[in-house]
Amino acid sequence: MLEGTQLRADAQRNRARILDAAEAVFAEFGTRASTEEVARRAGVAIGTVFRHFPTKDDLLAAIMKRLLAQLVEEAGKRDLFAFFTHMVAQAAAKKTVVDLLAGSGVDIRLPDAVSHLEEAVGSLLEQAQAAGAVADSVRLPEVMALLVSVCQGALHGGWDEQLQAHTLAVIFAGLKRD
Amino acid sequence: MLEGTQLRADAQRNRARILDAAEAVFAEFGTRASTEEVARRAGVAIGTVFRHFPTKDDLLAAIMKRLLAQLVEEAGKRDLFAFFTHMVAQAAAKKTVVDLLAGSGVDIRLPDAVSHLEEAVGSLLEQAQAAGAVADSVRLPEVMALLVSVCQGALHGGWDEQLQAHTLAVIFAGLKRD
Amino acid sequence: MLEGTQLRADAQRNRARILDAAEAVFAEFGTRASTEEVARRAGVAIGTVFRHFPTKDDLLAAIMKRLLAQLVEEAGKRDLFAFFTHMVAQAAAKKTVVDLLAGSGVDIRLPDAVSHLEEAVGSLLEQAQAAGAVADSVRLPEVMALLVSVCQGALHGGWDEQLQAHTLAVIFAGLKRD
Amino acid sequence: MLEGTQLRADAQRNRARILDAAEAVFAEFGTRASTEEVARRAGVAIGTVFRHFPTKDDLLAAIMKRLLAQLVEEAGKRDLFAFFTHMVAQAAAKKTVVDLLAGSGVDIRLPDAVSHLEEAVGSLLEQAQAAGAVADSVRLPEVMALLVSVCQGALHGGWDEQLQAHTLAVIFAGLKRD
DNA sequence: TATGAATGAGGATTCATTCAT
DNA sequence: AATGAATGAATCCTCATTCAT
Repeated sequence: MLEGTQLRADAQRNRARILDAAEAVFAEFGTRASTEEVARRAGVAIGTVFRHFPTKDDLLAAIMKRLLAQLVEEAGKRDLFAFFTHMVAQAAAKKTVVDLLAGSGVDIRLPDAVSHLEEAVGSLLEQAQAAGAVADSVRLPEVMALLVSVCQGALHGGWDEQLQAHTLAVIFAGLKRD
Repeated sequence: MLEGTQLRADAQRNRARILDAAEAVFAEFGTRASTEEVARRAGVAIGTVFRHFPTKDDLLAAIMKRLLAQLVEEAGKRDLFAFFTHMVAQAAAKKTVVDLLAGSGVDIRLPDAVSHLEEAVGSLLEQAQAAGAVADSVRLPEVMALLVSVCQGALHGGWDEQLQAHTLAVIFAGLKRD
Repeated sequence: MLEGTQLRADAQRNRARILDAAEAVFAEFGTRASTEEVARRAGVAIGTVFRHFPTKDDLLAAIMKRLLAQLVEEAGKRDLFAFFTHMVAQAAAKKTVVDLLAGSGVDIRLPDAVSHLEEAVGSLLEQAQAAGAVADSVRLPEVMALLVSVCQGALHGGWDEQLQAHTLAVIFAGLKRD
Repeated sequence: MLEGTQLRADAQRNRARILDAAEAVFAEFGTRASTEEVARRAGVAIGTVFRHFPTKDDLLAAIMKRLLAQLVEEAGKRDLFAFFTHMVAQAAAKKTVVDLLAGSGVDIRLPDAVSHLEEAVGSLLEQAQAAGAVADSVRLPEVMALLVSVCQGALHGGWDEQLQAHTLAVIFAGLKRD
């Protein structure tokens, strides 16, 4: 039993290292980066990666899930505008989520994790509307759409701080009254 | 000379068929789709694709250039808001441009074609501001950023007509006064 | 008839241009250079090259034949030692012959042209032996073998003038008495 | 650790089989032979060849290095004349080295391995000169040049034993006094 | 469970050769 | 006879995935 527990702990540690490595590698090189590169960065053998994540898509889904959970957590600490700003600022660091949220290429479905994020953003939206900071006519779907859009834009466009501020200013103004 | 023209016409037709096929294939499967698939769809042998476009990137650049030219032309027929709406509506059809405009993955530089589009959008912005339809504080860079962002969002998010309308409504409101 | 003659003259001119181009191209890039490159250098279309020389090997054989004929002619103007020196000095310029004489890669048989060269060298050998400049025990096959060997060496080794002189000095000494 | 060694042993065996196959294939068909053919002959999948030798040039370089090492070893067991004779006799078997030593086509640099061979031949030359078997005026560069030349000649010319003997006789005579 | 070697399908690209004009 | 576009087999190389150890 001790040995089993030991192994399980090792396995858990490996799983985490692989996820960390994958997040870094895919953020740096995109999802086209090879699984070997992830293994290399994680310091494990390629077989270990595939033991934990039977396919590359499984690995991507796992990253996605973890990142979404982080986002949900971060959403809890901010108001809608701050969360928007935060996500855009983090876009590059979270490249993989943004890409996958956006649906590009790989076919990954994480309805639960995504709906958690939607719920979190939904709460922020309600709060903002209750406070009169966002027009009542604004609905969650378009907020999500704007969030994802602007993250993608920021991510791929390589915006500087000023451009980011000006772009968000337009969106924020639009949210306040439309 | 007639004969020469004839031959050239055949080649032109093939070039166009390849571009059409590539546009469709890359729109459907992303830029990772194989050149073989493009050849298959165009009904030509793989060598023919490479005769016209020596590398896959050349093919992508050619699609891009053609689509950008179309966009510039279409920009000439609309006001800023209509052009925004039009681009978003066309996003899926123009997937490849949007992706490449966004800079994802492949390394393609078309400064001229892109700056033509920027100029066209710049004109629309000036007109809109002259007409008082857009706040004077809004500058071209953020308009481009919003345009690309929202196209990407629409493209990858698979928005329906309503979502598209609502999302644009927020942006348009933001452009009017911020 | 005039027209036929005209055409034939054109064709002859093209044939010569192709041979010249091929000689230059293959000398510069080796026999792996593409037939298109030859056509380009000759200023004709690829089809014209294949009309004159149905396969690439035919083209190589033709070059070979022409170069061998030149060598035979040059042999007539020199004694054995001078011819040796001349061939070695020309090795780079005649890369293709040397390569093909040596049999590398492509499968080309030109028994006639080669035997003409052998005959010419045979004459030089006889003269040299008659003059007492070469030992009587030396036979033609080894002279040819040495000639080809040393040309290949010079060609691929990129010998400078000094190395060339020293290397030939050893061979010449060996020919004088063995 | 035992298990690790075992696996490594398997890989080593495959590496050796690939090198053997490559040596045979390139000797038979020249360096233009395909990597697939090497894989076939080695009885491994193509990916295995590329896992061991990331590019075809790496494979050629590896063969080269191994053959040069063998030659250096063999040089240690003979005098200059015997080594010359041995190399020429082995030329066909060592086709690839000879070709690559000669610099034909592929761009491979093995300065170390080549200079080891030069050193070995240099030693043989010194011994031969000390014993009065070779004229003092002869220097290493021309000996190397002659060696490579005559190997190429033998290799590509398909010399029989007699021709080989006669040709070497001329060179040996030239080395003795010039 | 971890390792990492092996697999082999797939992808970009080249080039000798054919053929419609 | 010349043109040059089209063909498609062949080549090098990559990478997700499997499996023996």
